[in-house]
Amino acid sequence: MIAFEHSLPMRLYRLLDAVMPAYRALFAEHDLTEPQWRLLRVVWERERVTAQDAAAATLLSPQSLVGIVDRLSGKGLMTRLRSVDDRRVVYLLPTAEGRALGETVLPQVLTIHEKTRATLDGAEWTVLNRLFDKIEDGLLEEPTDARDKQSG
Amino acid sequence: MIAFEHSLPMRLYRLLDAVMPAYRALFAEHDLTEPQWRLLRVVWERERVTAQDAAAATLLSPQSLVGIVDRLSGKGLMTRLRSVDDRRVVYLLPTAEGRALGETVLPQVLTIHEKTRATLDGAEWTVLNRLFDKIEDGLLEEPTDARDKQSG
DNA sequence: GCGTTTTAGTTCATGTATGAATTATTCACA
DNA sequence: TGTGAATAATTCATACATGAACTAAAACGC
Repeated sequence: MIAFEHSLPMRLYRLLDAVMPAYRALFAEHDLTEPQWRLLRVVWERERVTAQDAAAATLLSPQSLVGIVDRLSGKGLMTRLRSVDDRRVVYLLPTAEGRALGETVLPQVLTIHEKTRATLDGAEWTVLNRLFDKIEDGLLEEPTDARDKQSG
Repeated sequence: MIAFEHSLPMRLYRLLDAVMPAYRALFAEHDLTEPQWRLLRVVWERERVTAQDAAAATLLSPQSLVGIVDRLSGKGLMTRLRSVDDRRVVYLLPTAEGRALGETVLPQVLTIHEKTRATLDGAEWTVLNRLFDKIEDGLLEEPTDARDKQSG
């Protein structure tokens, strides 16, 4: 039997607790939360994404995205633009201020990435990523109800 | 530069998104959330824990614990007991109903653990855990003052 | 002994997360 | 050519996460 503390979920949460505070402290300096940064980054880098694509890229649910977009646009960092081709679709666009903030924060984020990265060598990161992929693939393979995957 | 999607936080979130739904579906059948289960399990297995120890064991913050205990005790699954030795301390105790629920749910949780476990072999889990430890240790070594590289 | 500092738990304000339901479009096709 | 199914975004209700502040009790310093 797997001890509670050593189950994969608990291990992942513990690792997140070790990794995330550094990011959160940085974002707080810029009056951002971590999900807000994730969204701002995607919108800033891609210049023109639909809400749906942004949700997928950030791993944020569409419901969460609504509030996050509200707050970011409230701060003047991004705007919504309703598509004219398909009026169901909403595009998210960075403002000049949003772009400026992205440019300011990104280097600091990369610094934290680097510190994290330095905890393992390249081969170890490769192994880690491969194991992650393997777990994800393994879990996808057995949902009992037949779901056909779309090509991609 | 590390691509956004390949940063450690995003990889961890993606893995959690793959792993957790199975647990959440199970807990929902028993009218529990995942944090509620974490707490119930710890309280049930240890029989007599302080709120503080429970928070540490579940990785839940003390603030979150308050509400979770409120809701679990509202459902009759556990109770608070103020210590007489040290009246600051609160013990968390399972009710008979809480114990019964623990006994019901645990085997099903272990089934999900096993499915997850089956995605990697034993050696791979060992490697994974070692890499997790290494990242955590590496991050702990420099939190305060970057100038003093020798302490640790 | 008594003020100061710690400590355990809690409250507060704000911001997600999640599942279910809704709204407004667009699409599929009989 | 309508009409029901599908889709994109949103709303709603509830629960948790986080940082800051607060309360009560205990330990500490002198």
